[in-house]
Amino acid sequence: MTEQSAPTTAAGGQGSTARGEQTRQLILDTAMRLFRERGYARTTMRAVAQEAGVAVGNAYYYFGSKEHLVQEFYAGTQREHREAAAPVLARERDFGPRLAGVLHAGVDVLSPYHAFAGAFFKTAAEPTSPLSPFSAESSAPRDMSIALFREALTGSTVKLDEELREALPELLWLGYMGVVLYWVHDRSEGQVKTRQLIDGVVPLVDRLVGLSRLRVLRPVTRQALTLIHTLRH
Amino acid sequence: MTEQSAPTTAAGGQGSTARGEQTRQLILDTAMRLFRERGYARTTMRAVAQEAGVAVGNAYYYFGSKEHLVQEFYAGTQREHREAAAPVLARERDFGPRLAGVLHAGVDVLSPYHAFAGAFFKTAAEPTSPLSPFSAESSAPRDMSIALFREALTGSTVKLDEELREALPELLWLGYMGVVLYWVHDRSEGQVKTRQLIDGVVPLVDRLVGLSRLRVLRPVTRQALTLIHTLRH
DNA sequence: TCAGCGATTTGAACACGTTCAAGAAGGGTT
DNA sequence: AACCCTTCTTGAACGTGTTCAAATCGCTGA
Repeated sequence: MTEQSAPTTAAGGQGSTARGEQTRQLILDTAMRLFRERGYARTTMRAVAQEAGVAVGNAYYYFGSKEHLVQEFYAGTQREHREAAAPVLARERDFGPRLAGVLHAGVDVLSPYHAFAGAFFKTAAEPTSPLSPFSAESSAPRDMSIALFREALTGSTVKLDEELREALPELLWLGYMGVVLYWVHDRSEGQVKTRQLIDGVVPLVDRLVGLSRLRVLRPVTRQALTLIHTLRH
Repeated sequence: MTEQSAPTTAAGGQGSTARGEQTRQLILDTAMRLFRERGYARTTMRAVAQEAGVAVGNAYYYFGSKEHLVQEFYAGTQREHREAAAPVLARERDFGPRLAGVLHAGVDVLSPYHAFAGAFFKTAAEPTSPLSPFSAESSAPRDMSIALFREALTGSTVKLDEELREALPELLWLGYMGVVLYWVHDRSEGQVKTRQLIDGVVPLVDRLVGLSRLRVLRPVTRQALTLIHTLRH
């Protein structure tokens, strides 16, 4: 019994013991499979429980809500994204290809879930939800993702303003969120459009980053960086 | 809600007769009041019906779902936005102030609903939903909104490339969506941050639009416009 | 006046997410 | 073994959005 504490949010067991961990994985795998097969809305918690061979309440012992299952998915793709991007980051040295590689890797990883990704993004947009990629609770996976873009930048040969170098990773991540938003709405065959978006936008960004050191653009760059700094605090 | 939901019939009566129209308005007003007072999630359809003095099913006769009530709100703010922006557009001639005026007007109109705006944006992000601002069903209000930004541009004295002039309104609208997204997540007192964002970003945009005709930037501009054109079809 | 007919209204019923009090299972301590 | 305490599991019950067959309303033409 959880007579005390048990704050509304805190999902039950952390899964430290082997017993619990196993059940947790079973439920999660079942849910993911059903999400892929039937989509998010048509997958009921009762169905997940039944297919996993447990009681409904048991699913809620491990996952605070149906949406928490989605967050788990979010965290999972995070890891996969990192792995999928590794080869390109090891091979390429130019900023453009590195950035394109990371972006394409992100879409690659998400691909199998395009059908129900809408539900994913739905929770993502909710500001009060801890599942939002902007929320404090999501800072861990978000920081991991931002680190990926930082690596794409710092591992490259590109030259740029020190202050811009510092702010850029987060901006790139934000752009990535934009790409994902486009991808979610992308109805084209195999989401080719999103690929075109990436291939078209990367050279632009690359070019602009290079140009940012030009005398004409220097003030604009500074102004933008100041704004970002203002908004951050 | 994502994949299916079998729209059986579109939302019921169009409200052509006086009898129906009256009930429809009553339900809508009641819902809006409760949304403001209690927020979206805590406003049940039963409560709306009860406060309006009708049966639950009656509300569903006029509005296909709870979310359709939100769309009604969306359409309403559209009109208000237009009105709120009118004075500035009549007064100012410079592009910067005109754009700032439109953006501030948008936030002004939305202000009273900040508390439950999250729910609004939640449906907005759902790609399969007809309520999404990107969906075909929402094209009417979207086009109205884009027209507002077009007016901010064409009514100004700014000089720019013809092709850019054509594409810019939609881009500005997209930027406005970004501002709204920021606003939704804005936890600062009275959403001051959003105001700072607008006041900071407008001069930047203004500056960049002016710069876009420079020889160094011409190729970048062209490249960007080509990309947009590619993605549109 | 009144039968007919579409528009409107009703509220019980359904499906789903979620909660919770009651237990069962383990594992350690004596 | 007996006991206790934490972890885990159960399923009935609750509140909510939504549906639908039936009832009612209000007008039109005979």
